[in-house]
Amino acid sequence: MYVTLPDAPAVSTHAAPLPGRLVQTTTSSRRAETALFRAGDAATALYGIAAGVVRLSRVMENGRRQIIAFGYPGDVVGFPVAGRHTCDGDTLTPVRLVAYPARILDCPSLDPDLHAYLLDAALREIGGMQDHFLMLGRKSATERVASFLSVLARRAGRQVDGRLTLSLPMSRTDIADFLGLTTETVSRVLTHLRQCRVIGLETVHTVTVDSPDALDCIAEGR
Amino acid sequence: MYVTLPDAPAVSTHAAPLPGRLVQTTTSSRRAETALFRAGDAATALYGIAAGVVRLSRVMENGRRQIIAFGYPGDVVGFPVAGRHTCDGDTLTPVRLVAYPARILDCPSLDPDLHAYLLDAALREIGGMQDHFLMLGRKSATERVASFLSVLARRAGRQVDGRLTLSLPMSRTDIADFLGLTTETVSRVLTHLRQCRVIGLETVHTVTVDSPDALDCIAEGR
DNA sequence: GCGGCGCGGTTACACTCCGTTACACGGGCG
DNA sequence: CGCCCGTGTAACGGAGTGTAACCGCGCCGC
Repeated sequence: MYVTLPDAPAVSTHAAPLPGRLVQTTTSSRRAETALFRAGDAATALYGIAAGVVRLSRVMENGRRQIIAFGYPGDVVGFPVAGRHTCDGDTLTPVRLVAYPARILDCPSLDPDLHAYLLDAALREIGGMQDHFLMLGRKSATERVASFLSVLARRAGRQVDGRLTLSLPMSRTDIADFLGLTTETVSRVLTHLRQCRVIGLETVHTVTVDSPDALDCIAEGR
Repeated sequence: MYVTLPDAPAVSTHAAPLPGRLVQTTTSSRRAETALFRAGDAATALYGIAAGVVRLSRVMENGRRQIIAFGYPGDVVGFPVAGRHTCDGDTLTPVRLVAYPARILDCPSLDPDLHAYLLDAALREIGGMQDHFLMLGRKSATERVASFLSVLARRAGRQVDGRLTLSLPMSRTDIADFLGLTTETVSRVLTHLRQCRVIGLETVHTVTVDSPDALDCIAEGR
């Protein structure tokens, strides 16, 4: 079985969209990965992310894996279909989550505002997935990596020493499985972007975006 | 501008999930394609499909196109984000639609049951898109075409003369843009599947599934 | 504290699958 | 009747993969 969140109550179960209660999934820096739910599980709750990063993924019988999305603060993850989770959810960093009981989905009268909030979150999820479709279906390896970095920069970029800096809590394998590539290709493209002075690789998990405009151009295939 | 549905009132605007009012988009057999909405449009309504097939697609600035989904009866299409459509919607066949005013999304109190129904439809959409992700990211050309036919067979297959028969209202280009392939590859794979006696090609737009089990095996990469 | 080990990441190279290009065919509409 | 669009077939080339070797870093045991 997978680890439940320690320090009960693990997750705040509350109606207000945000904020929730602090949940420290793992204090150790290494392997902060913790399972939130598995595909096929009966869904008891869905989770608003207040802090941290969550990975949503699916695996085929033959082991091939596709990462559906990386959940960042403001996202809601764990939407069930017919009461069951359709993908795996794992934390990549320590997180703060707000758990919404799944039954709210069926009973809007319990909390109409929350219901509308969740619907809105679902619609935003659908919109984001559509971009991901274009990426997987119609973009080259370089364009995919550039798109990934560009979106992440907008979403979670920070100015450090006057440079747009990006933390990549996920492994190269995670990135590859998100983009429909292999780790080797991800590596190659990253080094290529570095050689072109578009990005800088501070550490394995830290990237600086030195030329955001160029990155966007590459991402859009221009 | 794109064609609005003829024979006003074009679409039934009603609360009840289904059924709606008959809408004949085009009577001529050729080019039954009619635009429902375009990406970026302010969303006035979303549409439940009672009959017919709707194509949802997005195009990049450089012209590359990705088909997000084919909407079949029971689906709801046109979910907006921030009040705007995020993809193009076109009918591929004459359709019967139920139009739900977009403002219902923001005001659950107007019709709580409908609100819950739309949320549920959105969740099913998310679930379906996840399968599509696996297809685009992690399946070979053959597996993609097989998956496509397998899903369609389950969804819209009919028994004709004791054979599982499938109508393909979309063009080869549409299929290619849905699967992230080219028309040539789609053609190649279809003829290959025919040579393997897995499917039969009655007409260009009619396929028989002669060996459903084999099709599923190919689709799952086994 | 130090050295060995193992894992994740990077690099190099040959191959393969699929996109590109080109052409042939057929049916519908003008 | 001829044009044109959609489709099918074939040959070729290239982007990305698979395989394998190498590297660097953190962890563990000694």
